[in-house]
Amino acid sequence: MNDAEMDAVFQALAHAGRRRMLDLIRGMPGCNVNDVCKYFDSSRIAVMKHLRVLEEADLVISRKAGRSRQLYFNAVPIQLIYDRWTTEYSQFWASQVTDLKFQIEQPVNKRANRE
Amino acid sequence: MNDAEMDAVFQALAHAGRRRMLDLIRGMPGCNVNDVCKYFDSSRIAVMKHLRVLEEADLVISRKAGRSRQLYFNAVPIQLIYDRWTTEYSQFWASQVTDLKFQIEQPVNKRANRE
DNA sequence: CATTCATGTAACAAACAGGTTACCTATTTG
DNA sequence: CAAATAGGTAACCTGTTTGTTACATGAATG
Repeated sequence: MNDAEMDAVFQALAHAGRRRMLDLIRGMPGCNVNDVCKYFDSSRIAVMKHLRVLEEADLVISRKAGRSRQLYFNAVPIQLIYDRWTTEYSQFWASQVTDLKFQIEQPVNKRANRE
Repeated sequence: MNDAEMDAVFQALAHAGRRRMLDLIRGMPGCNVNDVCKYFDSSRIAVMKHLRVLEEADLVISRKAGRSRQLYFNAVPIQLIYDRWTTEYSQFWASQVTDLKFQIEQPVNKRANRE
């Protein structure tokens, strides 16, 4: 997964409404745009734009079925990010490292810094 | 972690340059702004703005040391997201579910859909 | 103490995000 | 077929992002 694709996935996830849409679509695979719209106050067009963002990030896959569009959640991009980050940043996910104390409690104190 | 905080973390990660800055800071904890700038073509101000985004997402912590600012990577937000998503979306991370075949190869076929 | 160094602020510009309304297209279905 | 239904496009508006240059501040240092 290259930078642009990763950008797209994180960007897509950087919106609570879109994350909720992912929830919904995962929970009712094959649902259509209007089904999703029922759960949101904003206009259908706004929802469609969000769905497009999710689809361009490959987090949602859709297939036309008559006049309707069936929506499916796709976990692959999230898995790819997980795989990459667990190898490249393996400490990120190791719980002892995430304890803030291990991160910052002993500052580097490069030169002077007397207080 | 609430929606807004999660938004901030994903938004911060949705930029290849910022992800690279995280790499750098994780690799040289306690480095300062100029150290980071050396690795980027854009202006120092641009880098500073990115660092601010990372800091507001709590992915970077900084402490003033004289005229310099020491930067530290903080994995806590990523861990929190991981924890939440592994419980809330546990299938996301289970490898067999991420195989696209399991997701979409047998469409729902709600009503007619003859081809 | 004057200068350099590291950082920070202000003001601006271009591009993008996220939303709207109005209108159009295609498919069911009575 | 007429009308309702599901979806899609176009144009527009507003606020945010992402970058710039110019200037200011505060700490080290010769």
